[in-house]
Amino acid sequence: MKWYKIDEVARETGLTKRTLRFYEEIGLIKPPERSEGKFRLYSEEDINQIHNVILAREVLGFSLQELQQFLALKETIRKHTESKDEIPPGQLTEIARSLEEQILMLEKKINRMQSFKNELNELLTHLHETIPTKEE
Amino acid sequence: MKWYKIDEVARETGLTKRTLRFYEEIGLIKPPERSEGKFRLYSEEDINQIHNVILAREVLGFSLQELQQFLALKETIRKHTESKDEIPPGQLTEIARSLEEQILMLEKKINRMQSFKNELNELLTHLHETIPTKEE
DNA sequence: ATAAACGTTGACGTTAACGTAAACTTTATT
DNA sequence: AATAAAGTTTACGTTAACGTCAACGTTTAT
Repeated sequence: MKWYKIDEVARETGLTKRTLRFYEEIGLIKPPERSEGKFRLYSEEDINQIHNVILAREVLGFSLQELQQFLALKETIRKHTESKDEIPPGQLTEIARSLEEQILMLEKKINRMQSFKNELNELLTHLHETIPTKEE
Repeated sequence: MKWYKIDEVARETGLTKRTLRFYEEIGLIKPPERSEGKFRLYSEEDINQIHNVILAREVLGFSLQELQQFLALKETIRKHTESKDEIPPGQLTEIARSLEEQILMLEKKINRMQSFKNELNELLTHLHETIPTKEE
């Protein structure tokens, strides 16, 4: 198994070393292994998880706190569907409801962005009409 | 013409009075009229502009600085298309390019959100399959 | 084995985007 | 006319999300 030190991970993910430590500190990413001394050693899976966090952060536009909640939700579901974890059906429906809520939120955002984009496109069209063409 | 004081505008827009003054201070919204004393008096158009700012902020997820740039761009275009302002064609194409860039950015974001949403939907489907139905 | 390079943990600094409180003025109400 | 209610500016406070620096320990390279 190959291990990566923090600087490699930083360059790979585009985060800074500080941010990696910070995200670990607030529980956004799980603490990686350590060398005999104290060096952080990240596995490929760790790095994948970090990429997921980054993706979710960029896409959702949440605060890190909200992001934590969301990732915790996903983790719960992942563990459950891998049957590593049994969840009482009452909580399960609650979790499903939570997830549906997030999806609806996303859909709303997407729709708003789409209509905003459409407006901008109209603006652009009008603008192009006012630009004189090269042919005379 | 009807004028609105800051508190009404705050309740109407959902911003706080502080935020209204702050946005004015940093030039995100234009300074409204004033009463003979010093009270801010907003017109309906002012309020509309504020709503636009809020929409752009929510949809674009920009910092207020970036938002300023963007709104300035839109203003330039608006003034131009209303022919209140003549712009040399060189700058015009530059402006158009800027706008196209923003649109592409939006499109990218939308696509990412869409595929993220799709993932969540799959997750939800799998989750529902593990929930026992009411019939036995 | 010793220096250079890299890592670690504090801890204080910074920036954006407001919140909050004070001291004062203007408008509305009785 | 006087008091309350709402507004004004000024200025300091706060929170999130890191940046930066110091003092020190660990690996790697020579």
